[in-house]
Amino acid sequence: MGLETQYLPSISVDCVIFGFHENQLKVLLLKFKKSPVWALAGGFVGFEEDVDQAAARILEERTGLKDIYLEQFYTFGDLARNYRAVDEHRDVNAAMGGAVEKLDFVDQRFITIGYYALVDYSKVVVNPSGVSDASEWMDVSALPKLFLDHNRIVLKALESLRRSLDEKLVAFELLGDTFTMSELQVVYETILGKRLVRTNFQRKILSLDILERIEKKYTGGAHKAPYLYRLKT
Amino acid sequence: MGLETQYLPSISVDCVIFGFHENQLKVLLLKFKKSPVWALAGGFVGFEEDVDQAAARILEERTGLKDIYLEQFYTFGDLARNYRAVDEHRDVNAAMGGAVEKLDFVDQRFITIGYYALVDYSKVVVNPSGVSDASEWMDVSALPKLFLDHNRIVLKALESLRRSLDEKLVAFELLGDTFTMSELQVVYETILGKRLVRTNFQRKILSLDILERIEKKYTGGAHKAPYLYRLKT
DNA sequence: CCAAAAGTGTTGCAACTACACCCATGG
DNA sequence: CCATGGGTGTAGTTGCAACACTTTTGG
Repeated sequence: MGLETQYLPSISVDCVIFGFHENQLKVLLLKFKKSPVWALAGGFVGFEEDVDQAAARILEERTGLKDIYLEQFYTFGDLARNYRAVDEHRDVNAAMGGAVEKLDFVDQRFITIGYYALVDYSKVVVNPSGVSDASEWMDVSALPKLFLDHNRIVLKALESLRRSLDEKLVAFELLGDTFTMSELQVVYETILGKRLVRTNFQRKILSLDILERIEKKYTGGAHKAPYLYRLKT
Repeated sequence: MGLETQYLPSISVDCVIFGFHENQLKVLLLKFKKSPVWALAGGFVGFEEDVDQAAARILEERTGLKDIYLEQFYTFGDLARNYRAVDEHRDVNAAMGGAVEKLDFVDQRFITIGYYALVDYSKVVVNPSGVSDASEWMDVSALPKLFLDHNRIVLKALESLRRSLDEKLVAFELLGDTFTMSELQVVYETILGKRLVRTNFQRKILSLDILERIEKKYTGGAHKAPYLYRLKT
């Protein structure tokens, strides 16, 4: 069965999957089969599927995670953004065609709806799925040239994330169930792109009254162990 | 020639056209032929057309205005939003079918990309075009039940507008070239939904250093005439 | 003891709120 | 004169930034 019988034509969904690891904000990227180009986790919208559902499904297919924080941030509809326009077209088409019968589903102009996801890096077990043969977490500030206009999509996602950082208290989604205060601070600093004063940051976060301090402390290295926090129930 | 040969399938664009008149924030609505239902100015995306271009074209077709402030704010992709799902389906299909040969272009599920436009109410000369036979400015706070999920779309547009009111200094787009300070204040108050203190508002706006006071004063009614302002060049 | 972690106190700045008050002007 | 428009002054508040200082604790 070809893609054109399952999915809406001309519309795709791309997920910018953010994770946090080793004090760096990462994006999960996939590589198409037989192509050197990295791309965002993308997919199509089923005929009987909400767009939000489609985004969640695509995310689950790639990361194995359910119930993830997902937010639609922009829809990219430039005429230029079609698979024919790029050098890699033949590779992509071949990769997708390898998995399905119809070759020309992707051979058209696409409008893509951008979502960003915030995931707990440590919980992700990457599943390359049918159209890609590799996946990798890359530092947001050091991305290679990505497929099509995916670099621009990442930038726009980061902008949206930055704007809603305080408003929606979204940083916690990037951390595990428990975390230290300085881990949280580094997340804020990385997304905002600037240093914050520790004492003021702690005061501000604690004054929100949404965190609970766990009795068990982090048993890392030498010296005093930091406290662990978790979101209040 | 049917719509399906000119436009991308399954995708539409809806414009929430805001105007300001008699101290009220208005939305321009259209009525489909042979139907009692009011709807947003909508249209489709040409095969060789950016989505932004399509939105600008649709806006021009309905208002006759070019170079208008337009901003994409959200894409609505719920499965439920299809023309079949509503009582008015037959009317709409008939209205659209009246203008074109193919009847079943609109007989499918649509994903719509929402834009809002800010226009100078006084400059709009409404052009009902082929699919609608009436148009009307309606007060945002007193809309009837609109076509499909258009009420929700208006609400979401208003939210976005509210958020970017200070950030992007967007209120001026709703006024003519010249305006009084209290007119501007009423625009702010209406969009934000709350009263503002006159003196503080004036100080804030003037301190932005983007307004120029015109020598000619407004020659309206009795008492002292208010000054007119315009955006600095 | 030392170094890292956690927390308190304080000072100053900037922005905003809410008013009181004054000046200008057209009729 | 008075009603409306336009503007200044100021006191209180809040949030934030910067920094000094204390306390806790694991090795």
